[in-house]
Amino acid sequence: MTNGMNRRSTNVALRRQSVIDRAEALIEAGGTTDFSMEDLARQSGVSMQTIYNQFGSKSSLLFQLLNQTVDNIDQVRRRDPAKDPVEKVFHAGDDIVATYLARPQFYGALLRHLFGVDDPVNRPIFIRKSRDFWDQAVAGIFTRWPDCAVLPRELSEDMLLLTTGALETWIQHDFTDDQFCAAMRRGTALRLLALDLPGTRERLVTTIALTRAAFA
Amino acid sequence: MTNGMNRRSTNVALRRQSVIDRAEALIEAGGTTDFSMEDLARQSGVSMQTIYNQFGSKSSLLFQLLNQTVDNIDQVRRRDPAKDPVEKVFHAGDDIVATYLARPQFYGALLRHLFGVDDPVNRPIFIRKSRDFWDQAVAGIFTRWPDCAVLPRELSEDMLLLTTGALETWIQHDFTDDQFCAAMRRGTALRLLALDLPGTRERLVTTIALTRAAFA
DNA sequence: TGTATAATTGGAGCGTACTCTAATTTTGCC
DNA sequence: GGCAAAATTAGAGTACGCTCCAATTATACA
Repeated sequence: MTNGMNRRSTNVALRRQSVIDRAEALIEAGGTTDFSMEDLARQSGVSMQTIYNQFGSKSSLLFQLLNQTVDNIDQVRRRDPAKDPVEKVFHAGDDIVATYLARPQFYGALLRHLFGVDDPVNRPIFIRKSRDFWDQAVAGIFTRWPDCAVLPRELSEDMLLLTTGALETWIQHDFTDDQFCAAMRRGTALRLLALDLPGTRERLVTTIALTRAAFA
Repeated sequence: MTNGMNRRSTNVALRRQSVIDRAEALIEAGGTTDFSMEDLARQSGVSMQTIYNQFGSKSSLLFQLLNQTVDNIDQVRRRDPAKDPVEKVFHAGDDIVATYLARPQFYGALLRHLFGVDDPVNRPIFIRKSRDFWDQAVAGIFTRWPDCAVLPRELSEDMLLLTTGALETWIQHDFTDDQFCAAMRRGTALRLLALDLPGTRERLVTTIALTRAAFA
């Protein structure tokens, strides 16, 4: 019909969305991905086989959820009004943290799953998006200070490692929300300190000092 | 009897070790932790119940394997003859990487499993050991340069984040072995650069440059 | 040696993810 | 309307982690 979809594929899409919505609600409610597929099927109003026909596996279904929501961070990023490149890097990290902290139950459970699964199809998508995100976030630094001893890609890669480590630590409850945020800011400051950018040192040291409260 | 153990607890320990050894072999052989507990019991020559009596759960058993590893790295560390505190930090990272790369199938499978498990009992043990490891590894830096703008614990925590991120990236096959090693060295160099230690800058920049080959 | 206790055992059973198959319904098209 | 294809369904079945329980064995100690 409209949107190039006939009635059949429209119904398929409706059922699919119904499953996704219910799965999201179940994760949010339980703070875990340990819901049973039978429950999900019953609450979605479809049979279990339909879910498996559409998604292939529980793991794959959960990845769909993640991919559907991860793009939100990037959309927020594009609206960042900050002019200062150093500020931009901090904002990027803050945006990531804020996104996850807004729905800790949901993202915690999902990411705990993502980190534990060896998925050669879905995980690379997530990684590529994250890499692009940081490439863009640090680009301004090297426009302003082209003579850095460090390459853009090196800083970007290292920021990705920081994000991965902090996220993993947070979802495993080894960081409080505050510590998650502070660890990202401190890590960002440490990396920028390494670049020895003129006129930034004092400010970065202050930023690090400000993170100490979260770990007291 | 000897070692403060009577015959009963000696036999218990023997059975326990037998289970651990077989589990290790099963993971190494299959490159996954998806072995069945029934198989493990049969091959270990004990009943499934005995395994559960001793370890509580499959997840807990796997953590035992991992914690054994951290202790081993620590023992290697204590034999490090390096005098230079900067060198010591690099060595610490190298030791971690070398340990995991020596048995990629085994550690890959083990860590992939454990990064996805929410275990409030066993995981904190692993984290505490890792934290202690890095506390010790960076301590020399602050003995030599007491006036750092960064606290020992902050550097230590950030090194732990780097390790976690790089490890997670490696076990998900997003790093080759070389990239894993290079990412650790580069990350270490970046963090030490941030400290602005007298007489180290040029050497650290060189170290970073040397890691570029792995990402070419 | 006898007995209490600790450790182990086998077996039945639960809930789960996931698969297979055959029947049934829904839809597209003539 | 009628028919073929697509999608969905119910139901049985597999393998797994894990638990419970009663019976049995091994050990420590008197």
